[in-house]
Amino acid sequence: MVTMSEVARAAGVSVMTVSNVLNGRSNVGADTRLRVLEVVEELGYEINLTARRLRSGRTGTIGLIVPQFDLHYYGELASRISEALAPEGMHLVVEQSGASRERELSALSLARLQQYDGVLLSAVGLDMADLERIHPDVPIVLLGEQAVPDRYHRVRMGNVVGSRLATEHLIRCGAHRIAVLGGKLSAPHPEMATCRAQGWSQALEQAGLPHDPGLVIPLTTYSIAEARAAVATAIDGGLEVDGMFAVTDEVAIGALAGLHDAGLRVPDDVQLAGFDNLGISEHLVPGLTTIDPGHPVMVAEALRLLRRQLEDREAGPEHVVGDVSLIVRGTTRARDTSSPAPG
Amino acid sequence: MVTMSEVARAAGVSVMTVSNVLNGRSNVGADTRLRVLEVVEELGYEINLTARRLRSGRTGTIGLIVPQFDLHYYGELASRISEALAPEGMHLVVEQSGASRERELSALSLARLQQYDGVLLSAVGLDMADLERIHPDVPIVLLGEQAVPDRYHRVRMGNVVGSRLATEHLIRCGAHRIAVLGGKLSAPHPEMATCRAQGWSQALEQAGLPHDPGLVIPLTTYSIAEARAAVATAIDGGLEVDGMFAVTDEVAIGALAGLHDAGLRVPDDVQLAGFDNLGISEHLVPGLTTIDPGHPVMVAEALRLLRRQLEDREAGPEHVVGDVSLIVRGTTRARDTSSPAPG
DNA sequence: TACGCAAGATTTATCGTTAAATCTTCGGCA
DNA sequence: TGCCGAAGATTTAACGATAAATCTTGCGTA
Repeated sequence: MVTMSEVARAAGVSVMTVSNVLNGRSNVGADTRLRVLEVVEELGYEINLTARRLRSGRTGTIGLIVPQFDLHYYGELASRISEALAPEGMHLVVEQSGASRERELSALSLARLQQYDGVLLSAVGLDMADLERIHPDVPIVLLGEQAVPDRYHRVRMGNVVGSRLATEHLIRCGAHRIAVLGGKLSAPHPEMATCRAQGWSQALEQAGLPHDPGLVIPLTTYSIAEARAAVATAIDGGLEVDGMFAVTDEVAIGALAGLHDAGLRVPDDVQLAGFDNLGISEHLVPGLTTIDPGHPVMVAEALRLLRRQLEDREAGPEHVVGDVSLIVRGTTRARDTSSPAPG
Repeated sequence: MVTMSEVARAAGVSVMTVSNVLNGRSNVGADTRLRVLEVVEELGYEINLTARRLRSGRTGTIGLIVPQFDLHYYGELASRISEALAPEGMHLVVEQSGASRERELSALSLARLQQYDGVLLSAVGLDMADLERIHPDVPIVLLGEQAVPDRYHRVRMGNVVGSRLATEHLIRCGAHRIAVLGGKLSAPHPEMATCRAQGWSQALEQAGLPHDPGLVIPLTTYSIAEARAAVATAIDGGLEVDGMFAVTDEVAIGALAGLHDAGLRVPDDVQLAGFDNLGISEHLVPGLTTIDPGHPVMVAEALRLLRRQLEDREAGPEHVVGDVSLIVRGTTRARDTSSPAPG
């Protein structure tokens, strides 16, 4: 492997001059710079990022830690972030934590964090106490809904508002008994499932509709397969609904299949709404009515918070909540085109 | 940040002894080992992976480079590989190349490759000449279908066989005019789209059915949205078919939507088969008939090839082709339950 | 003439770890 | 008694880069 000192020797200059050239520093003469660049080209030299990092601390790499690569939401998130970083010359590497507390902790170990200039963490397994204990010396931005200590920078969606919007829409479209798929009524700390169930229950309450625990279909992995089975089981078990709010689009896809399994038609027998507005949701048959969480804005905000910390390690923590909007498609009946949509 | 020498000082031993303890080397006394571990715990010391890598060359990290995080195939691939590596104590980081030649080249730069002990590359933008030019000093396994120089280790699917299986099944189920969505009849070098179109045309030819260029619906990004639009446009333009082989499940999802847009029912008017057996394919309505490429085996093989290179840098290149199998679901008519399926 | 200063280049000292060689002990055995 | 070898620990010298300080010129100006 070619090193900087070999380049230096071949160009007849010092190692430091090569370093100066490659880092675009101004204290090099034009002819020297040219000669160094020629030699670099000729020998096929490339910088050793490991050595640079050890000495300078900078890596040009941002880490993104997600629970599962194969949940579509995270794939889309990773893709968006990667594209947003590319023009800045930084690049993104993504790790999967498997949604387990141990592996999230391991991903957050100093050893692993050191590898990055900054980290975006989409945590689901860690609790408040874990996060309280950790004092990373790398800029971190948390993405997601779980409760976190104040000192963390954080971006999250308007979960309660969005869920209420979705549920209100189901109600306006004529649904009276609306289940929440993947909802959770209580938990030690707020998380995605509780926030979204909260919006659901607010909407029902306001409309004077029932929101009894029997309407909550709990999930644990939020996979399509789990959601499908849970819906089919619930219907088989006698659950009667004419509307369903799925806490994510991923589980809404499972719900579509599960309702079909149970012989129910969407939207004729049961209307359905999701949350996340995945890329695929538009292309389901029928198209999925859902909540758009404003992905581009959330990504931009997350990166802004990260950059702010990179520039100023003492930057005070910010807490950003994204704007949500309702996207109406075929899984709900177009009953209320006359009345203006709120939000 | 706590360093090894601080631990050493606090424990009253040399830095090397701390290193020996942490790396489980046997030349440390039991009591010394215990004392060092206590101090490590007490100070919250964690190893600096950057320094270790610089000195020893080992990182414990495998890199996976994929074109797009948000194509479901790659999300599933990344997830499987990550899970397969976890028990070995290695971990996976994933990078997105954006399917562009430049960014694939940049991801393959020495500088970036050095960061990993080994790399799995799912390349689509690079051509034979690019790969010929590159001489990485890190073990690499190529995943995918493009032509590659012999010296690379490589795992790919049984594209031609699988596509023929899928098309034959469409024929057995009564389809006579079968389009190939995302197919490509010729290209400078073999790639996914040409291999899969080849299986399609073989099946048609053998059955004495037409496989004229008019039945080829080309795609460039292989996204759901592109596929949907292409199908709708083709049908609007007068294409009449009773069967469609989509080169990936992802584009099959788009086809389902596009056919629906055009007022055609699946499988009643047009039967549809895909390729990849994505997790979601089973849960579409109707379920997608597709080719299963044996993901677990492919992942295991890819990692075996990587390990082989890690253990022996001179290991001769291997070229593994996965076994495929037909998965019959609702997008094809169950016409031929009597006749045994081949393969 | 002499001084100061900027530009261009080099020297020195690390960053935190590990490979390899070296140094102590001390028990066993001739 | 004296020598050998194993076990346990230390010393030395890097890995490849960069920050900071230092060293040359050469030119403008007093």
